[in-house]
Parts: sequence; structure tokens; C-alpha cells
Amino acid sequence: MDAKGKFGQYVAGKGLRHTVQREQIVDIFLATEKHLTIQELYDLVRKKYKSIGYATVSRAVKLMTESGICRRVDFGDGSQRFEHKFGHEHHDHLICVRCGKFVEIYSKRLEKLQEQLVTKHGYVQLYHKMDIFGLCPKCSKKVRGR
Amino acid sequence: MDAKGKFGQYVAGKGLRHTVQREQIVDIFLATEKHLTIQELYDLVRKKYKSIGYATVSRAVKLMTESGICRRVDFGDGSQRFEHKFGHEHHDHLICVRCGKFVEIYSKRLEKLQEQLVTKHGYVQLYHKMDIFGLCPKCSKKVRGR
DNA sequence: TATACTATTGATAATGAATATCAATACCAA
DNA sequence: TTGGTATTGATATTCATTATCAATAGTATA
Ligand SMILES: [Mn+2]
Ligand SMILES: [Mn+2]
Ligand SMILES: [Zn+2]
Ligand SMILES: [Zn+2]
Repeated sequence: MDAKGKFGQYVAGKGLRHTVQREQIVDIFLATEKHLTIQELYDLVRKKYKSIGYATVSRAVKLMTESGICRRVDFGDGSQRFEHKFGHEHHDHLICVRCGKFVEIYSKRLEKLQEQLVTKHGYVQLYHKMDIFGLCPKCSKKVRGR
Repeated sequence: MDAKGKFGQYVAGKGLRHTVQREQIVDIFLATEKHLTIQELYDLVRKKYKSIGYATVSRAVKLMTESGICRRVDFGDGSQRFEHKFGHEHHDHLICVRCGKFVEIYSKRLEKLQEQLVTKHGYVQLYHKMDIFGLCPKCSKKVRGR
């Protein structure tokens, strides 16, 4: 099943309704491979569907998150962002502080080390987030002058 | 030089003034080994010094952060927290989602792997943050029933 | 010491994102 | 149909953070 199907299943399973607004919001979200704030998603949605309210977008994002097709990411810039979760394996982020360009990173070795650290302290890991901030190739060239 | 000295040096270097309020706030902050929100620090400060304003605490935290004796941490709970930086090597966090108990973790091997990942993508690392959320020994026992 | 200048303070206002409220409307099952 | 509930969009509220501002305190200079 695809992301949309998973969302539909979740909504139905909760006894909620399948509405055009939700469908439109989910479509726009799934068509955008970015880390969006609610405001940004709202703006995108409004480009196509003029009458949808901000609150409806906000509520749809909440539902998408609960359904597992959406994940909240927090880069510490003061607003929460959301990205696709379904079909995207767990990953962490490498973000350019200058232009915002990011790479989704993953290392099995690194994940294993994390798990070992957790175990060493007697904890049980539920989830983690790792964000690395730096300069992308282009920006590091510019900053260093050439 | 200690943390307080570093703060004083930074303040002086910027042509700013050494005030009693700043001294009081810095003292309280340095005496508390926690990850504090501004509100929490404000409450602590007010216990001893009744007349200090919230804005003054907020501004002092900003100064402490700039001076390098304080670091902002963000656990995604909606408000920013601050911890000692001076004399605390770089570390990441392992946090219990149930009771909030945390451990400051560090692994040279893990840091090296992070650096390798960054280099592989042509980025230059400036800083990173890694927060692992889970259950502490006590809480994992409780949750599993024994 | 008097004076002018600037930094600082504390109260309060403004901001901005997230969330709650609410009346109107849409949907569903009987 | 009809009654009950979910949903919507507009708006209000909340909450943390940041900005504003008049009053005050500190500093340098004469
Ligand atoms: Mn991502
Ligand atoms: Mn810490
Ligand atoms: Zn860049
Ligand atoms: Zn715990």
C-alpha cells in the first residue's frame, strides 16, 4: 500500500471522514519532497485550492503524522517542519546553514554505535534525531573566497 | 579562567557593563547543573533576588550564550533550554521520555563517523546535535511491569 | 564634582507559531 | 428525510520569545 492508502486506512480506522480538503492537502504534501512548515504547506495548497483554511492544513498535518506517513523534524529554527515518512527509511540530516540545502544521511555503523551507547547506560532507545549543520560544497567555496 | 571570568571578559570586551543583576543571574545559572528554560532560570533567580525582571534574565542568557559559557539545547518540547558549556566538553543527550532523566553522552568513534559522513557529501561540519530518546533503567522496568 | 552620554533595567507591548473555539455546513446511518 | 456527528474556515487564544520605552544607573570627560 502506498502513503495515500495508509493515510486513508488510518482515517477510516478512526471513524473519521474522507474529505476533499484532506485529499487535496495530502496530495500536495506527498508531491513535495521538502521539509515544510505548516505555513509553507498552506501556501502551496492555496496555490491550487484557494478556499482551504490554515487550521484545516494544520489538522491534516496532525492526522498525517499520526497515520505514519509524515514525520516532524525540528532544525531549531523556531518552527516545526514536516517530511515524508512512508517509504523513507529512517535517516538523519546534514543541513547547510547558509543556503538550507540538505542531505538525508544514514549509516548503519553509526546507528549501531548509538544503540551501544544507549545500552551502556541502561536505557532503552525509542527514537533519536541527529542533525549536522555545516556548509554545502557550494557555500563552503563561497565563504572561503573561491 | 573560569566560566564567570570568561563571561566577564566577553562583556568587558564588548564595552558592556558589569552589573549586579548580570552577576546574580550568572551565579544562579552556574550553580545549577540542569537544562533550564528561561522561565525556570527566572524562577530560580527570583527565589533569591525578588526584583529582577524576566527580560533581564532573557538578555543575560543571550549574553552568556554569546560569551560561550552557555549553550542552547532543544529537545523539541516547545521551549528552548540552556546548559553550561564552559568546562563541559561537547556532548549529546540521552533522555528519558517518561521522567526526563538524562545522560550526557559522548563517543569519539561516533563523532569520527559523523565527520566522515559529512566529508563524504562534500560538506564542512560546523556543529551537530544528537538527541536520543528512550526509557531510563527505572522507567523501562516500570513500563514493562516489573 | 558636575555634566553629557550611553548602557541597563523592568514593565509592558508586540510578535509569531501553534492550538482552541465556534457557528455553519457536510456527511452518514437509520 | 432526519437526527447526530464530523469537518470546515474564520477567528480567538495561548504561550514563549523578542521588542519597545521611559526611568535609572554607570562612565568618561571637563
Ligand atoms: Mn528528511
Ligand atoms: Mn547537556
Ligand atoms: Zn549551502
Ligand atoms: Zn525515566
